[in-house]
Formats: sequence, C-alpha cells, structure tokens
Amino acid sequence: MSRKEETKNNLLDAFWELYKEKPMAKITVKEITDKAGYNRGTFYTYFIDINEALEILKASLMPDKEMIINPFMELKKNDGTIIEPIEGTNDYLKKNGEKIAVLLGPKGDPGFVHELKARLREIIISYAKDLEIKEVEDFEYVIEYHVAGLISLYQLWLEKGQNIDEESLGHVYEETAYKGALSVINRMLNDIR
Amino acid sequence: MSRKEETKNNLLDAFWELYKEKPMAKITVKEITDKAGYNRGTFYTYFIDINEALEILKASLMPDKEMIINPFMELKKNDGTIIEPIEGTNDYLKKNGEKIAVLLGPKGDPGFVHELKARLREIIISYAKDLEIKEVEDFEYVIEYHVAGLISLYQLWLEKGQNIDEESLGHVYEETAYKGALSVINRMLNDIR
DNA sequence: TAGTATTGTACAACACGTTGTTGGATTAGT
DNA sequence: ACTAATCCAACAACGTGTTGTACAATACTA
Repeated sequence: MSRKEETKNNLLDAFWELYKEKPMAKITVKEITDKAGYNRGTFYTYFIDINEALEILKASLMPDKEMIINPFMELKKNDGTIIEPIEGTNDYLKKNGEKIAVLLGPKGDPGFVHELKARLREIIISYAKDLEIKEVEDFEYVIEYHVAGLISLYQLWLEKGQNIDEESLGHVYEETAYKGALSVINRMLNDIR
Repeated sequence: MSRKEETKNNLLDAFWELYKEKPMAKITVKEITDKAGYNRGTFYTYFIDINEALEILKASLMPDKEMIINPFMELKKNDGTIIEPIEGTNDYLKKNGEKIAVLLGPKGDPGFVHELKARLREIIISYAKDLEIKEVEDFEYVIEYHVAGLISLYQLWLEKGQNIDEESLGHVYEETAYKGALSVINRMLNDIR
C-alpha cells in the first residue's frame, strides 16, 4: 500500500470513528486530522470536503446485490422453482456489518437507506421482468413494503448484535413474508392460550 | 395569534422552505431571517440554534397514534373482534403530508423515522400487552418488519402524490399484511398467466 | 403612553478553505 | 553517473464567513 493510500485510509478511519458517535454537522475537519495524526490541511489534498469523505465511505459499503439479499432472499418463480438463500457466512457482512448498521440506524444516512432500497427493489423486480403485470401500481407498493421490512429486519438484527442466529432470522423472515406479518402476530398471540 | 407566535411561525416557515431544498448543514441563520424578513438576532430570541428549530418542527409533525395508523390499521384481537380502520379523510395528514414526506424521504431525518417506528411499534405491542409471548425475540422482529413496511408504504404513497386512493392503498396493505408480501407477489405474477 | 417586540451593531470564538512554503523523492538532460 | 528541474506529501499561516451573545436604540401595539 502506497503512502498516499495509507494516509487516505487513516483519514477515512478517523472520520468513521467520529461518525459513529456524532452527526455529520458536528464533525470538523480538525477533529478528523487530529485523530488521524495529520495536519488539517492534509485533509483537503484527499477530499473536497467532509461530505465527500462520507460519500466515499458509503460507496465502499454499498454491497453487491447478492451480498445483502442472499441471507434472506427466497422467492418462488412462476414456474414453481425456488431461489434458495445462500447458507453460511458472508464475508462481506461479517466485515462491514457494524458500519452498515450505523448507516441504517437512527443517526444514519437516509440517502444510503434510499439507495439500498432501490437495489433490493431492483432485484425483486428483475424476477418479474418480461412479464406484464396488471396491477402495476399495487405491485410497486407491495415491493416497497417488503423491501423496507426486509432492510429494517436486517438493521434491527445488527443493532441487537445478531442476538439470534442467521437461521432463526431466516425463518422469521420466511414465515412473515409468505404468511403475512399480522397473521404471524395473531398466531403468536393465539399460541399462548 | 400573538405577535410573538406569529414571528416564531414565520421563522419556522422560512426554515422549512429552506429545509425542503437543502440539507441542514447548508442552512444559515441569516438565510432564514432574510427569507422571513427579520433581523438575524431575532432568531436567537426564539431558538437556541437551527437544530432546535428542526426539533420543534419534528415535534409538531409527530402525529398522535391514531393519525398515522388508522388509515391502514386493521388488527384482529384475540377474541376475534377487529379494530376497523377509520374511513375517510384525515385532516392532519392532508395538512402535513407534504412535510412528513420530506422527513421520511431520501433527504429526510433518520431520527424522525426512528421515532415514528417506535410509535407504531408501541401501538401494535399495546394489543399484545398483558399477554406473555413465548417467542419474544421473534415477535419483535415481525413487528419491526411490519412497521417498517407500513411506514415505507405510506411514504411512497405521499412521494407519488397519492396516486391511488386511500381505499386501494388500504386494500394492498391488508392483503400484504395478512397473506404475506411474497405470496401477494406470486399471486400477481400468476394472475397474468 | 407603557410595555414588549424587533432592530442594529459590535464582538469573540470557531471552522473553513486557500495560499505559499518546506523538504524529500522522482525524473530528465547531459 | 551526476546534476538540475520537477513533483508531491505535509505543513503553517492567513483571510473569510458563520455563530452565538450582548446591549442600546427604535418600532409596534394594546
């Protein structure tokens, strides 16, 4: 790794340490460079402003389609076949899960959430492409509901330090997505009679 | 309305006009007071800083429970009775829908979304209170999925200028929440065979 | 007219982004 | 191979704009 790359990474790391704790508006260039051990001016040789630093971080965190969706995704195609979710660990999530949780969380970045939703929507719609759907508007709303729920499920899972194993989460997801959240809630309530 | 209230409202309105167009960080006190037609110092007699102005706005927009949830909510209780959704127009949403859409949107405020989710979760859990649920963790995930989906559904609806009527949206919501998003998607795909 | 709201002005503190400088490394010319 | 020119990371210092505060002067309004 060249010296230049190293410096840039150090600055990004320092920025992230601060971003975890406080909102963008409260972070100053001076804080970043102090933490990373550089002169304040050095920051500007690598980034236009603080916002660009965040953009670079977000870009590096935006996962490939499979990375986020596979642990949860299971979708019946028209012909009845099922896209199985990929089992086992996912290096990407293990590496960046913490950062993603922050960006999706209450102090996070709404733009990031928006982009993530767009990606997931893209995948789901790709299963329906080449088909003409009558209820186009309704279809979009169903997808939006599902994608948002999926992301939030994942975010809560990370927020809670992955308090249940991936398989259990997958099961909850599957039941909810196929039977409906309110039906599942009803079942859970009735189970305790 | 007293002069004081009027001034405060004028300042908040001016702030909102700017907030619609640019992120918090780019808004200055001078811009606000210029737009509202006051001296810059006047701002500080009403607000500690710009952030407090946003907080006040968010607080004024945070709806009572019924306001957001009733247009969509329908939940079977254990005894079989159903909480019917309130029909018809909702003054609050008609008044503030635009602002809410901005806060929920891609340039919005993640804290607001977080708070909104908390409120909705609160309601749903209130239906289950006094009951002991075995799968506590799973239950929470199902609720999270549902609440997030509900909010996103609503936000998309506002973003699209309420392109379908409230009744249709309620129907989509109902089917999805009771039958499951993926089941509904499958139905829509199979319908066109 | 009395009391309150708003203005105008000034100020220190702070963060910003630019500029010009230093010194070590790299390259080019002979 | 040796010298000179150039590049580049890092730095220090400066001017600018914004913030938050204070207080006396002025305008509004009840």
